[in-house]
Amino acid sequence: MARNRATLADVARRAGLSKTAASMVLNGREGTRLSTEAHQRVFAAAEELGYRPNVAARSLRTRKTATIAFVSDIVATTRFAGGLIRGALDAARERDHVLLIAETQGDAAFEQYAIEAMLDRQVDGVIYAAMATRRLAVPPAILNGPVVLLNATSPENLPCVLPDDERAGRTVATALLEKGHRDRIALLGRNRLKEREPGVSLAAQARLQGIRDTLSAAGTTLLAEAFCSDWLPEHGYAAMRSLLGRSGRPSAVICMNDRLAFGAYQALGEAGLAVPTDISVVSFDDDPIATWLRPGLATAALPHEQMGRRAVEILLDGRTTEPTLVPMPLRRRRSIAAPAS
Amino acid sequence: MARNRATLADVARRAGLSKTAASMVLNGREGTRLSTEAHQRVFAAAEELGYRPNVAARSLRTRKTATIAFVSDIVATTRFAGGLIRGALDAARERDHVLLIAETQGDAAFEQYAIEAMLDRQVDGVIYAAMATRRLAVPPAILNGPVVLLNATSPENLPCVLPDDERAGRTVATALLEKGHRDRIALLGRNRLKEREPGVSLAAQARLQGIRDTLSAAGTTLLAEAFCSDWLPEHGYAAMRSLLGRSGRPSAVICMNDRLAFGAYQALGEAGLAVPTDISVVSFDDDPIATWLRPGLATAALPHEQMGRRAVEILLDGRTTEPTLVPMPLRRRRSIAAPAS
DNA sequence: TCACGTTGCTAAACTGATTTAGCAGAGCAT
DNA sequence: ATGCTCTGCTAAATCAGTTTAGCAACGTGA
Repeated sequence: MARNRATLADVARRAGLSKTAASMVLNGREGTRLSTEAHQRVFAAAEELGYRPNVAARSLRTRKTATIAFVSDIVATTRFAGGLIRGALDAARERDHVLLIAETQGDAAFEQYAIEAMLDRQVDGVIYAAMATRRLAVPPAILNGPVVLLNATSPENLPCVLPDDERAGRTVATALLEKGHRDRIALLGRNRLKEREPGVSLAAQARLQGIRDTLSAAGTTLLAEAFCSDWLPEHGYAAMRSLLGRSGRPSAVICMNDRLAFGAYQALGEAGLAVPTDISVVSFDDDPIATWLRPGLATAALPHEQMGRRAVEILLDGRTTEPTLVPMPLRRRRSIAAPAS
Repeated sequence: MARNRATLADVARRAGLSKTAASMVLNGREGTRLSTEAHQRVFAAAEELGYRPNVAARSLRTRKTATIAFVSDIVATTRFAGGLIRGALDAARERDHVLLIAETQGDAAFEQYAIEAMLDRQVDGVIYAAMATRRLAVPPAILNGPVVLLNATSPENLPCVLPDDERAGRTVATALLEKGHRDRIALLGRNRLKEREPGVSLAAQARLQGIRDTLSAAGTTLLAEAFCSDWLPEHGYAAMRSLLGRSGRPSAVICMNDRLAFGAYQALGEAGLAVPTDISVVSFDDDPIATWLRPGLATAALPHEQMGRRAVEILLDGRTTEPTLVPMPLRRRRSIAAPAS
């Protein structure tokens, strides 16, 4: 790969100047007293030779590689991850950086290996990302340099980027209140483990909090709360069936994520109930299926691209110790309407 | 990042030997006549200092970085992409390599930039991936070194890795024939553009071919073929409705991908038809929704991880010019059954 | 006229590894 | 004693850049 590349020495020779001069000109150094003519000759030579600096050689001296490590637990390969990487990639490109990616697969040995592999390559910083928003333990090896946690927090109080789940809870509840729902709002997807263990999830607790605060500020409470052992469609399906089995059918259901909502749609369809005329549904995440469902599912979007972008910005531009909360905008789709009765 | 790292010189000093000796021992060079004792001293020193070689320095000399560029059009951020990256990452790790990733976003300027950024970092090879299986033009800059196309072919006959869509077509059709379907099999998702333009898709043509060959070998043909302007759920929904509107309802439908199948499920649900008792459905891709649908959707899986893995293997281990076709295994789920009548 | 500052540039050191060429000493045969 | 090979090791070059230190020529004021 990359044979026959012109070197700085080639450029200097062609320009009839020293390597020093060529280096300074090409790096746009201020305060060198090189003549305008020297500048022109160097630029011309570089152009003619198609000169591109060798990053390895440069970084050997400068200890900067313009490379960021993006290490994730298993985020890199899930449907939710795309946006994180895309946002990070975009922001990195704007700053002339590239991304080295690695996955730990939740395995300590892999993690150790991955991090060493990145550090060996002299990355300028590390973005440590989690698939589920949660609290985690950061491997000590990366604490020597700049780190930003993405979709995670840690006991060390490192700079981190998180979705604003609590506000999303408020947004979602408010959307229902605005349509006239009040005392017949049910919640689907309570889960003790996710709510109590920050190491498992931070979203569950925050979303619940936001929802409850908003309803209680409006002088009401949840009509019913269905528990789910996980947040997959099958659990949403079962939970929705159980909600429908109780007396007092809700006018609206808040699902803790879109996959649950998908399951809920299935149960509603089987029960012959129409969304949103019989029952409104609103949710969190903005998974691609949210647009595929009929009617489209209103949902508070996880701002993955924004988050990935912010992580790079914080890493390269500015240190912030307070957590950065990225808003989760509500995607208004046809699944919410005024209650029937 | 990576301050205070011990260098080879530190190791050599501590072992009381020269850098040359230390380098040779640590690289396990054969034929050096260094004593067993020298070996032990070097290993001990390296261990004690936590020595890790500086890849930039090494690659400056050896022109190998143990780094692979993974450049995609927009594959890195889609739901389908995860597996490609995961497989590549896995295979790379097994060979002590890491992945630099970049996205061209289908933009020639971005592509140029991304490729130069990778080449500047002296990558050992490039994997050039496409989101949709298709034929594409490879940017000349990467032709100087090893390249493998992933999910794509090119006029230059470069080594490439593709899913075996034609065989998948046969697999899918055979699955229906085996259940007893024969003269009432419909196809949903014909699309002239995808079938005719290799630059748009290679899958459509290949899948169609496999299906037709199999049915014709069984002495039958497709009962009906519904065209779709794209392969999204809404198109599947509309196409399924139009199929049901015709006289002679099919006993089974083959959908060109899972998103179409999802739309088809929606239309069937609305029409009060049950899968698979009234109508069997089978499809391609094995998108996550295939498991979420009720009943689960039988589908020929795009072997993303395998493909990513193979791409790295071919890049690093062996040159093959013939396209590598990776089988698409049928995920048997409850959406296919014997026809009702 | 000469010290001094400015201008325009360069030689050489340096980064951390690999690799080539070769040296010193021991053992052995002649 | 001399020449030879073998053993065990090292000095120095090299990769492609950046950076430090400083040189030569020229103008200027005293």
